[in-house]
Amino acid sequence: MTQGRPMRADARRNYERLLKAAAGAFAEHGENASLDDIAKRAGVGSGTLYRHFPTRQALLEAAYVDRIEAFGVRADELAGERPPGEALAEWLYELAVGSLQVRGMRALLGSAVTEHGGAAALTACGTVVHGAVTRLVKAAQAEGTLRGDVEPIDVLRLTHGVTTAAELAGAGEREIRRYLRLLTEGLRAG
Amino acid sequence: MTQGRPMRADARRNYERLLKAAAGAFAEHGENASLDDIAKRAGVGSGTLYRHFPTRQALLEAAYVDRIEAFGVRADELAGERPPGEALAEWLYELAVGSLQVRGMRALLGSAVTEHGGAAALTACGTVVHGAVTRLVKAAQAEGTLRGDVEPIDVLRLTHGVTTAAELAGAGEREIRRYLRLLTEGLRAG
DNA sequence: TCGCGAACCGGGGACCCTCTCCGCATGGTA
DNA sequence: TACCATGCGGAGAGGGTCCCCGGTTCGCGA
Repeated sequence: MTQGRPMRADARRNYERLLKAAAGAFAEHGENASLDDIAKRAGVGSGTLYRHFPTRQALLEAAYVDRIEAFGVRADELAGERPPGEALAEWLYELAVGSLQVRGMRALLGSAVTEHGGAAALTACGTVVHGAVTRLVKAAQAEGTLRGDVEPIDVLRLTHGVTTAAELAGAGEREIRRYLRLLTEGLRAG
Repeated sequence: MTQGRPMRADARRNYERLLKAAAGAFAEHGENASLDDIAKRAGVGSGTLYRHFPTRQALLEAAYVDRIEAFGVRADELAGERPPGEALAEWLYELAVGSLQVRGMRALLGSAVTEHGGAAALTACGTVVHGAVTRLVKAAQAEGTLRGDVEPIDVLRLTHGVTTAAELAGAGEREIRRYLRLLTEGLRAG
């Protein structure tokens, strides 16, 4: 990716500052925090912000990349200590809770599982999350606790959808858990 | 509601024009169509628009109220010609497809099932849809095809969530059908 | 250590959107 | 016909996004 040349020292400094400012602003005002404001907080001009991060998405992703990677790690942790079906369920739950608690992250995850006109233009964060869910899903399917006719990305999208539903309900973690259980067990009686 | 006095002739004319212009603009540009542009299309000043419709939501709702009411009617039609479980499933499917095809309607339905700080500040459209789904859900539960521990609004929210998921998938009607089936049957194997 | 070109910075400005305000035009009534 | 409450319209304030370009700074090579 960013080979070419190893970024000039001032450029890197500003980059770091922007990330820190962005994380603060997004946490405080949600995904629609003012970008100009973020630039001001970081003590740089708005031009500098837009050079480093061409779109809001790009900045959002860069600001949360460490959290996203933590989810990747967490997936393997869970896979090591629980049976596959449970590991998947718990991971999805934690992902959903995280999506709601950390403002702006839900939008990020949403964009990570979006079909961009067919081209698999997966963002970096999309790659991590998609990798993690794929491992968990395959294991659960091999174990026989998860139906075989779903793709990992389906599971991710449906979880995102359920999170949306929970948010509409003015959600707490209890609502998320309930909706995820409904998704797992199905709405049908019996 | 709007008793007080029977709206002056010019006011009513502008109101109608705004509705027509709004329907066109929302269909064309999605729920974020420019309000100023809508006012221009309608040949009125922006002040007039904001007087009749204080918020974007209000305009969106007014523009789609007839479609929403059609869903209410459709619910009773389906209830008359199919067993309750099927009627509910088909209605949800049509609702989801409508949400995707008519741009802006998904946002509207979302807001219709949102918990507004506990106060049941249901919009007019929310009332219609909520009434329809309640009738269908109760019938299906009485029949025994729908699990008893879900509220009608849960079904609505989850459908909205699934629609969101389908949209992320670059959805067609096939994807919606698939995701709704997954929701009905559950992700668990068996 | 020094000089130089490339890389980067900053903030002003163009453009778009929302929403309000108030002088003015107009419809409905006596 | 004449009056005045009611509704109209569009300019403007405020806030946001994003680009552009003159000026500055870095760090490589000598």
